Amino acid sequence: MPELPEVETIARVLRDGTGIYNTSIIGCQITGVHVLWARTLATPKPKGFIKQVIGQTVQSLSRRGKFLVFSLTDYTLLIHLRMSGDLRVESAQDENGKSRPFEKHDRLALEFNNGQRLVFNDMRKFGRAWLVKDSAKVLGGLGPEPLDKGLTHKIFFDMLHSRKRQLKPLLMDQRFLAGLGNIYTDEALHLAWLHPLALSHQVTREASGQLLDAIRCMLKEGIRRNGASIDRVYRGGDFQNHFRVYGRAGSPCPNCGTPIDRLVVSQRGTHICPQCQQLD
DNA sequence: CATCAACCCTGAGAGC
DNA sequence: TGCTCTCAGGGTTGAT
Repeated sequence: MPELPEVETIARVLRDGTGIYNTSIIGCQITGVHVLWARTLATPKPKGFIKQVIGQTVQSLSRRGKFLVFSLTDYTLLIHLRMSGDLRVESAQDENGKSRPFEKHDRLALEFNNGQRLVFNDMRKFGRAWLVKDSAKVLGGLGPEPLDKGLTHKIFFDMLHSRKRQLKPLLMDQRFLAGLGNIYTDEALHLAWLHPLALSHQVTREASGQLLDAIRCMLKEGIRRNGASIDRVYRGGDFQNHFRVYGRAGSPCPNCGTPIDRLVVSQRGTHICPQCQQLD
């Protein structure tokens, strides 16, 4: 469920030490590891992961698509939160100086030399972590960043026309564009007045530009509101209270008041205004 | 290349 | 109360 704005929010909080944790992890050296659920590690296996990651210092933290990218001294640590994953920073010890017990669904923890630890909590166990020398092995197939200024209206139009696919599954395909998930795709398509089943190669130049603008508008608003807090994962954001269509079946469209419809598109719950988003 | 379904998981909510 | 069933969803994989 975390999409680009939620992942961006987490990256900023962990990097800048603002928000709910008030501590940056940049410059911290990893002194210990707890692998609480082995399959969280996509690569390498727990033994190798622990051996390689201990002693590494966090040099920087960024985001690529929905991946968190931790640049370490000699490796790159990549984390994908998938559906229900979340990261938190806390003191490794409680008030009595004893090791702080882990919480339900904690899967992986990295302890730092300043007494803090980074904990990966993931109820549904879909999230994964990679420790690699070359991040391109994992990130290489991703499409462009939607907020990258280098992605021009012309390039985006050509991207749409080089495929013949329904808009919604295409926009959610991370090889096409990196960062959109179910929520922001529904929101952007509604803002652009486009139907999720419209075909990519039939989108006009004007509508293509409106779609790219709408995607950027929704992502920026999500980031400005610190992301959405849904699926029982609270990250401090409030974008969930400002959805146009997502999760609002039966409620009035913010444009025209027509009740929002819910349909299923490529196995995903999909929300549209049947008046504003017509299939022609 | 595009489409579709199954799979991985857990917990909430519905129905009985 | 407590059981069973259904659903949600990102990404991967394999079949068509």
